[in-house]
Amino acid sequence: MPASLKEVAAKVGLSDTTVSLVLRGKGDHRFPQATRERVLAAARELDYQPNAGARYLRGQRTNMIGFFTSVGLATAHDAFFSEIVAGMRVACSERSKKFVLFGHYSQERDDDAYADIMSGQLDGLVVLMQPHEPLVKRLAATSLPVVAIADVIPEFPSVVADDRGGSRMLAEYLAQRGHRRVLYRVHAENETDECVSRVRRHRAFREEASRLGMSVVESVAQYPSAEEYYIQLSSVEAGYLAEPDGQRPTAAACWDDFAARCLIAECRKIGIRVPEDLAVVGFDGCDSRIPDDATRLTTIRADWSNVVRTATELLQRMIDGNEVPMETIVPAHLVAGDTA
Amino acid sequence: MPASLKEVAAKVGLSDTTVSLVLRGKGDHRFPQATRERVLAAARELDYQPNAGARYLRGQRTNMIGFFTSVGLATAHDAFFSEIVAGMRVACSERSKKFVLFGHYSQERDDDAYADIMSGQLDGLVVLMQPHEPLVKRLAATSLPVVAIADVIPEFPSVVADDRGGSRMLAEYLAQRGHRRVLYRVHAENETDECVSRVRRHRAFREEASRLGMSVVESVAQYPSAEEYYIQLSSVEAGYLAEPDGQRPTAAACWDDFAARCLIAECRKIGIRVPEDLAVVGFDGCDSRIPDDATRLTTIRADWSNVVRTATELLQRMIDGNEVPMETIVPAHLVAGDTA
DNA sequence: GTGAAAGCGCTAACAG
DNA sequence: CTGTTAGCGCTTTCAC
Repeated sequence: MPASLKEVAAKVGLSDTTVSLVLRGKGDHRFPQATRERVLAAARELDYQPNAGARYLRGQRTNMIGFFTSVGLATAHDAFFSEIVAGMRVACSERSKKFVLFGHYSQERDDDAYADIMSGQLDGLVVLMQPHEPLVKRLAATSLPVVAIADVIPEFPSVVADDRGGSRMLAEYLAQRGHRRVLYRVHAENETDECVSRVRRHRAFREEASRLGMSVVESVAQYPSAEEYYIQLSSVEAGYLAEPDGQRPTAAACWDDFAARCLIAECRKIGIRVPEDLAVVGFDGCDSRIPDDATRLTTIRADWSNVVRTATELLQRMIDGNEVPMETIVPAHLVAGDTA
Repeated sequence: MPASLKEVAAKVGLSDTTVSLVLRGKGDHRFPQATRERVLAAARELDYQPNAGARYLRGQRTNMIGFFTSVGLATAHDAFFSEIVAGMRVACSERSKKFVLFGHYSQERDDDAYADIMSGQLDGLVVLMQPHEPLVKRLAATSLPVVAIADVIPEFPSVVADDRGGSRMLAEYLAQRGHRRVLYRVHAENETDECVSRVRRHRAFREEASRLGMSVVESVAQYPSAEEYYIQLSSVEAGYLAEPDGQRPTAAACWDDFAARCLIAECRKIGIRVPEDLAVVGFDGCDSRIPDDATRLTTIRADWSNVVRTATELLQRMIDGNEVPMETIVPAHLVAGDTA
């Protein structure tokens, strides 16, 4: 157990008040140089570190920011998760906040998650959740400042990547390169909520593609299990790709990079050349740093570290009692690779 | 601000003591069913959540575990970091601990890191650091339970992957496949401390290779900058690879997977086929899940999630005041891929 | 069966 | 310039 304020005070023969004031630089003008130095010296000698718990009890600020996500751990390996967490860490560090990482509670244990989050230790929370999760309502009923990222949650100010703009860029890119029939690979979970990032990507792509005179067929990217971290080719997709020239899609857009990567691998297996036979584009840009002979994916780079930095900034403003916009869209840009 | 114990007590017209006892299930035999139910109901209604700070102040347990690493953020993208963090998260969750993620302090700001860590909130800390960093001594002078991972730190109980065993397996694997001359790609930072994982890998490989009659030449994998996340071919390496058959190394072992991936990419660029002209092996196994047409690297899979789980377990034992072994080695195994 | 009182380490209001 | 007092929310000892 580290030294307490009282011990430091005892050592220099002053009261806790004085020591507290001096140590926080609050009494810089009230106390003589000599006193301040004695206090500082004693604190250093005893390796005094203020007890954050006690300080909070008094002051109502913990300087802790939390991040909660309900997404499973299967995806914890991927670059997206890594970018988000690393970004949060940096953003917190820049603001001298401690960073508490929540998550990995099974669905039934919403209570545990809620209890952990609410046990009075956080100044604010950044969440990555689906808008319909029950926990959302519970958190919203609270006075805890919360900011959502990646998917919009109507209850909270949300910071998202430019999903619609990105999709439009992709559609335009493909149209410009002469594609007329394109396959769109959607996420396995059906979802119709415009809040959700993948829905925005999907709809915006479909609309822009139509506008540009491309026809769009759709398929579902089915994640088989948490262990087998890979998406097979569906029979629907196999069907489309087996159609004769003139009917076969010449391009495929995928809701995220991972689905795109898997599609490319599956194509190669069955002798479909990418991009010659099928152009493939993704969405994310997270894995652009994979350092090897892998094909460079044509994709939208969403700047996740910027998303979390912005989210943290908004959170701070909320903590300070200020108004913030309910939806903030962080620009994304197209990265032309080898696959389309 | 959530409801306090006192408010719950006021609501049911009982004392805080009673409420506290009931809510923690401590008075299950002393209080009648009716009382307990009234308390529970009131707590639920007010959405009472115990204040962890206050509880700690009294009880000296925060149920928070920290993770600190001093490694830069350039590598934050990589699978290693991601596995460690996700593993810590799961391990903490399993033990109902909160997980605080430290790191990203510039070297000069050791004080900030130390202050953050020591502000009296952690039950224990897992660190990923180099043994000679100044912060090590400061933490060691403390009564805070600390466990090191990946690299051994003599001051703390350490949990590491089987670096030596892994390297021996790789040497044996290459020898069995007929290689006689092999290049070992070491990490840029020179280091001689046997505590350090990459030193163990290097030495064990060199020794086992010699024992098996292979000759070993060495080169340095120079990371050019934090931004350019890639390792070029050095002139030394280019020289080795340009030597005539019979002198040229036929295999390259790299201190980690990343260095191996980059080497492979560089080889392809200059027309050296992998594995035909040069067999390449790595060490880590973190990126085995990259889902695309990328070459599957032959490497040692170090089970990092197991490492962190073990570390967390030891930490708990230390927190509970028990003795723990100073060095724990978690088994690793060879994964045969396409590159050797 | 239940409650009063003390104290964890800190800060803020108010005296001197 | 410095100290006293009170209290943040909780648990624990002891008394009723």
